[in-house]
Amino acid sequence: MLEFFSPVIHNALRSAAIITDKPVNIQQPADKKFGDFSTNIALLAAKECRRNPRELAQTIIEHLCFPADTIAKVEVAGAGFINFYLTPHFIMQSVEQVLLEGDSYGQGSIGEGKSAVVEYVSANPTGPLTIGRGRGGVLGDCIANLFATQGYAVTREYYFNDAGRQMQILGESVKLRYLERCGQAIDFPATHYQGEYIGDIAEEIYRDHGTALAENTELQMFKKRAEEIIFTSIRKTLERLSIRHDSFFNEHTLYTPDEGGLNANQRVIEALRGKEFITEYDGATWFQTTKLGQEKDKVLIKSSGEPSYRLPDIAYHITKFERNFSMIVNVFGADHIDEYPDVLEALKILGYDTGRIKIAINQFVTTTVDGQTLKMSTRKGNADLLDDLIDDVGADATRLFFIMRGKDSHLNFDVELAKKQSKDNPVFYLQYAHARICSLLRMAHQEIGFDPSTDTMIHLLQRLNSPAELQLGFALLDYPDMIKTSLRMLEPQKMVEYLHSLAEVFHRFYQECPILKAEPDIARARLFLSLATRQVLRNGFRILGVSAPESM
RNA sequence: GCACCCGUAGCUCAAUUGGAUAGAGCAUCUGACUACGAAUCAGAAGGUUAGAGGUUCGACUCCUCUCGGGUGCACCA
Repeated sequence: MLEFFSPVIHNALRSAAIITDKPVNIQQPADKKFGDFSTNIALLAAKECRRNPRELAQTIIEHLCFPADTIAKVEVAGAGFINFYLTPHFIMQSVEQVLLEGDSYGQGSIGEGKSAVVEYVSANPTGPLTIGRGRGGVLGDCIANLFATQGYAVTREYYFNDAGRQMQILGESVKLRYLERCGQAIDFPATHYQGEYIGDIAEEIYRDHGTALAENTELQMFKKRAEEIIFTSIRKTLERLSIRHDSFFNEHTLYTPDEGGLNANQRVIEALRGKEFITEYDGATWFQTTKLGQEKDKVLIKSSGEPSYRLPDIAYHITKFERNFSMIVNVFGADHIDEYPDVLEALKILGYDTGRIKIAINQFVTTTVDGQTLKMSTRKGNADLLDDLIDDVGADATRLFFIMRGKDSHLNFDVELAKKQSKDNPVFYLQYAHARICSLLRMAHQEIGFDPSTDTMIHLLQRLNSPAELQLGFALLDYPDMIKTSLRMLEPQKMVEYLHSLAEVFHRFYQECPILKAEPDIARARLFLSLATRQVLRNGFRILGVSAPESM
């Protein structure tokens, strides 16, 4: 709607000789009696114009010039708001637009010619995915979908490390279980991976090789096999939630030297040294964050000679700049909250435009079963598995529940609720609206021969003007704005809220307006309105990755 | 001790990022099926936005402090 109002208002400001650098905001008043849309430009500009806001608003109104039959009324209200009321014609024309654009309704072009990399999940292959990871995965997937709607070329990336100490321990854990399976007495350390899946992997190896590997002192084989099996299972779990990646970036590549004999990590050190942010003491190499006002320097290379995790992280982000992404989005859990400021600082020092980086951090998940809240814990491998949750409540509910709260809020996943088949369960409420429309259209085809694929009389929509119909039409018109808001905030939850209210408005319309029993033209008009609603529900569901059932 | 997130109706959460009378859903109460799906809808009730100051035309939102809950603070990732 900003595209519609902004030029008109700017023209009015110009012709009224009002000069301001304040942005023109278009907002939807909470209360409909303040109009369909409003702007606070007069309030913002009043001070620098040294004029009374209401009087300024009045002046602006006198210079407004809208296209014919779009705005029914404009008025000054409150302290100096300008409120706009749309005509029914405008609203119903927007509904026609929904039908004309179909699957592409809601798409925008601000990302045309730009690219975005969205990094999410990024779990190392040391064990099956936990519920907490699931939230970040779904969040990242939805954010990637949102970028795609605006024309961005999106790369969905998974960053992982299959070297390092954790993987070493994983290999040892598997080997020990294998030896145990071979009948040897073993001592399984508490520091090793306790989960049952370790035994399962050992069992698989035993099945293939019997006791032949018992004398083998090499860990490599166990590690490799464990990694393959675990990675396959991770991808299978993600696939169940329709989460797919285009690119798997192995941290390993940052350790291979280029023609100059240096690897990516070393190049970071040298570049930072050039900026005088590197120092050496206690046998280690440090990033001098004290120069940036922090309490302590941060280790980049440990005294053992190995890089700490921070260094490859910086090097990895540089590859994102080198790969020329116009937008760099990182999705991760609250446990990484201390990690990214240092990375950003380093990138800034090295001259990269960190404004292109956006961070989405999601808070943790607790599940409640029978009113009891259980805290998620990765430790014991006793529960908390994403797969178990999907088994329990299904993929649609899993996805929707993960994103139906703001990402900054701790998520309370009510397992009982997610399984419920009634209005209480937001998943069913949304999907029911869709199924109901499908059923209605089936019925319409049968009883009055309505066929949207051949019926071109969508201008009949202009016959509709009852409050329930206009309210529904207005909700449909709002959809493209909702996508933009959701994207700007990196918050798919906005979409969930929107779709919920759309379903609600549709049910009200359905309740109040007879469709098949109305006179023929009105019946068709209402069917078109229902069809448009179904289209928007579908488009929204696609972004959220939730299925749109024809019947339930 | 330091940093980040959160504190809003009995419960789970919103509030278009500084806008107008703080809104939904559960739960509670009252109504609507000889009906295109009642898996739904209409209505009632429910609040000192944790607390105290401050910034301004205007604060749930921004600043300071206090109190409570969560998370992270290694030469682990």
